[in-house]
Amino acid sequence: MTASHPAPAVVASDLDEALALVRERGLRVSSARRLLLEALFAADGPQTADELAVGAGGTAAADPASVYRNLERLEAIGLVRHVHLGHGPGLYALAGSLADGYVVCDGCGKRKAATSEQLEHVRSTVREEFGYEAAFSHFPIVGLCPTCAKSA
Amino acid sequence: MTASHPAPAVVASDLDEALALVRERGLRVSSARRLLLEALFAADGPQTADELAVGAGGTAAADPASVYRNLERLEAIGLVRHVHLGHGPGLYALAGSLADGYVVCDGCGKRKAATSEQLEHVRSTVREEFGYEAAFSHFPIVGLCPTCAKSA
DNA sequence: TTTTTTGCAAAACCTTTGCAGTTGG
DNA sequence: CCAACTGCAAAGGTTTTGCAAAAAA
Repeated sequence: MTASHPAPAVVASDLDEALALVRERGLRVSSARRLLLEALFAADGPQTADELAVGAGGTAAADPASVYRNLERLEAIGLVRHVHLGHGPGLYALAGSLADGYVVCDGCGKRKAATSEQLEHVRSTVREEFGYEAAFSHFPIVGLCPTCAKSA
Repeated sequence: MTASHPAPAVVASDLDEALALVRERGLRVSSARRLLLEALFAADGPQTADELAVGAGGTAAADPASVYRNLERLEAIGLVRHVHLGHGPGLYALAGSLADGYVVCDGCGKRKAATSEQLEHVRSTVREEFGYEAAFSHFPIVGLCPTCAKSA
């Protein structure tokens, strides 16, 4: 899994829309899948597979294996994306709710979602310097926040 | 291990200098440590712990546990750094030999070391937009290379 | 001798895979 | 009914930890 850029993002504004999309792509609406999507809609920010397995209510919603398989399938149809904001497990979210990019402080761990406008400037600089179309949605911009930069 | 920005980089231009530094910091020069440093000096680009455990010659140089412990200690004194250039194991290198940053194509996986001058511009844009002192030495800049961008 | 470091073994952690049974359409 | 999907169990790959033996200073 060295290189696999994401499927085009698909935005579903509510559960029903998401389920319709699932069906439209030939996938079935199983209870595990529905619970996973509910957890994703309920989530505030990207979650680990483990957190999503527990679900919105406190009780285990599905087996981890199914959660991973479903996240993979939903990611393949563009409904879900995952990010790596540091060491530790990947974080999953609905593609439509995921920020365009993240900035993480290497000192205190604080993370912030970036706006598209902010990223636009960075992307354009990267384009000039490297000719690459940069995306900070999968790996964040890592650096020191103003506070931590002062201490260093 | 959510946030731990690297120790100030220390540059050792050869093995003896590195060993002197190890002693200076109160660490001992054990055979496992020496072999690890030899492997690091012999390496062309960042290596996995596994590759370093095998060492420059083909025969196992040290136990994986010792390799990880030593990488951690050498990283703590600034001699070694590690990067994550995608999914998969971390990659380790002498701090002095590690590029200031990397650019990785999300389409074809191609990776390139960036020059400090190139990064300077990106960093400065990040500074303006976010106030952060960005470092692309731990996580790369991910994007699509010109070729892959055309296909997309 | 004293403290660090090692190798081995075991476990932790995140994720994937195989399989037989269940379920959605 | 049939393909898709599930849970369980087991394994995979990377990294960490405990501990008694070995080695550096």
